[in-house]
Amino acid sequence: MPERAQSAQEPLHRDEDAEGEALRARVQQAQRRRQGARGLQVRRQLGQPDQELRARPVAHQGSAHRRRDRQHHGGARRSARRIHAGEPEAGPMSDQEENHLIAERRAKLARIRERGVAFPNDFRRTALAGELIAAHGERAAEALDADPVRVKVAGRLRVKRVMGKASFAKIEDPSGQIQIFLQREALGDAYEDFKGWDVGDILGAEGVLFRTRTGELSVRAERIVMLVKSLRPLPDKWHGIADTELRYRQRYVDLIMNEDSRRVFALRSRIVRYVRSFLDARGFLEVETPMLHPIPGGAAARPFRTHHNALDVDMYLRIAPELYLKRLTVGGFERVYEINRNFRNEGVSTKHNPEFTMLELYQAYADYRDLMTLVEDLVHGLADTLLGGRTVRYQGAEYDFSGSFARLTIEQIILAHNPGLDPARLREVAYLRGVCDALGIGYGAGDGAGKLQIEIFEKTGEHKLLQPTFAYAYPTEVSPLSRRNDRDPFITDRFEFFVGGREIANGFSELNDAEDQAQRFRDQVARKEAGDEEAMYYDADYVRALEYGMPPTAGLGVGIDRLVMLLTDSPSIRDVLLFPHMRPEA
RNA sequence: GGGCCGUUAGCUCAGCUGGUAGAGCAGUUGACUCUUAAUCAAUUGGUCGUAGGUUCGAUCCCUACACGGCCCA
Repeated sequence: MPERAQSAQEPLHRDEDAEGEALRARVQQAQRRRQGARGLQVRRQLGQPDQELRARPVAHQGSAHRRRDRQHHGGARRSARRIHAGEPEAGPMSDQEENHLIAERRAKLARIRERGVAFPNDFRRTALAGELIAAHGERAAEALDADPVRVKVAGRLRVKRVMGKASFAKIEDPSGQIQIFLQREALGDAYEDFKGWDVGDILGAEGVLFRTRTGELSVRAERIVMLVKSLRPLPDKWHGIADTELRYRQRYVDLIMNEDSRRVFALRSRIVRYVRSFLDARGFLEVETPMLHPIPGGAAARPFRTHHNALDVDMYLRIAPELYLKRLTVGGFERVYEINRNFRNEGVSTKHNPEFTMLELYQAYADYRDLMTLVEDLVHGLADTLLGGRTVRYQGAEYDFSGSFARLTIEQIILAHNPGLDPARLREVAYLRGVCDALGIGYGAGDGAGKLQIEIFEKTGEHKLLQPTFAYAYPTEVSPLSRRNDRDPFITDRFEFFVGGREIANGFSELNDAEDQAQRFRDQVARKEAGDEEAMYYDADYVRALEYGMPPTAGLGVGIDRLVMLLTDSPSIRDVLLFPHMRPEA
């Protein structure tokens, strides 16, 4: 189907592939621009016990809460004062009225109101700017004049240059910008109105395409309409919005100003869509499981707590969907996945947001090695489809995603990065404690060899796993939901996938021995009673489900935000979340 | 939790050794019928993050706090 004919009628539903082509080119351009940007080491928060996510000391949490509480009280007092003063809640805030720029625009809006409908919704555009440029941008001026193309375009005013009786403007819509040429002669009184309009207003223009003397494709306006008066001035047109805090708090301004930012979120959407189509094609069923859990499970993390009033029971926002998804495999849904939010009541950083998006999938009659292959296929497909190649540039580094990825055991990685260690003593607690002491790693009295190994791995090896790598054979001690290895009970059939020293995915053959699972829950409860706030609860119904028999199954968790960071060359998780968590404004 | 840095006009930023603040853009007024960060002339706009302290005097020095950034845990 001729894509332009279609898009002229449905301007908002454009052809995916054409968009993808352009997107890919621009992403590559952006990546080149960012070459040399500072690299970062990022730690990961995913799935099973991630030792980096140890709870901070209670004292820290307490003081943080106290600080927030004080602030809340302050805020409550302020807003109470406003209400008691009798100001309507919809009324302008005082700082707005004190700003003469906003006052000026309010006065303009008031004049528009006096003259009729101030916010009309009957202007219908017939074309998008970018499509007009694509379709007519190369045509000669004479050809355009000989065969006039009449268009109606609409968008936000981004550039305004008034030169007496003629003016140039640029409006922007989701596809790009197009120039409008306005003349007093053609527009009459409307031209005088236009001279008072502001950058940021949303307007419509109808006219004929032509080429200016400098050759720029433009619309010669025969009619212009103010559609929305913008009351707040946009940031500096040249420098844009540089304040990162403002970019996150007022994402709408960021999206108006920064094409790069729009591109990241468009690409995020395409990544998620690709993941869905990839799994759908393999016979996976997408499901939705509860976000409100009576018992938080499936990961080692501190949960958010809430309360169900009618039932008068405490509930938790989920920290992982794992145990519910595995109940479904018991029920016979042998391939299921869910892409949804998890919540963890922990710190906020460039790598952590309290709510984040995770893909979890479960595949019966498969093991962790099948999932490593699945990850390779998925990542290959994402790179090929969305980046146009298997070289991923991230913060100045290049990662090679072609072929299959390295597979190394945890012990191999430890030995590779700690050449002095004795391979024969890697499972001796006393020996490992000595290693930890030498490396400045703290440990608890109850930490076994597995826990100590992981601490050493995370301190010395993890951040060096730059090229795509599967680290596997995780100790059983730190993998309470993973299936024990048949030949070596010290380890489980579990892997994590790293790129750039960051954990992207975590997968394992599932523990489907109900009695083993019950014992591991009991161990977790013991740890919790000993003060480990991240230790898991005993989930009796989950054990009961396993007692009915869960088929041999493998499961995988993929941190979508981290995957998007990698594929969009974004240094902070806040760059890939439309509305990242922020402290309340002061 | 710790360290370092930042917070000045709507935006981007200057502001020296402490003497009550400036530029560009935006806005306003005027000129201008092919501009490209349009140009030219004039001009409005500030509780210098908040609260204390030192000082005759604080944007500047000190303390605490708030928010943000980077690094470390």
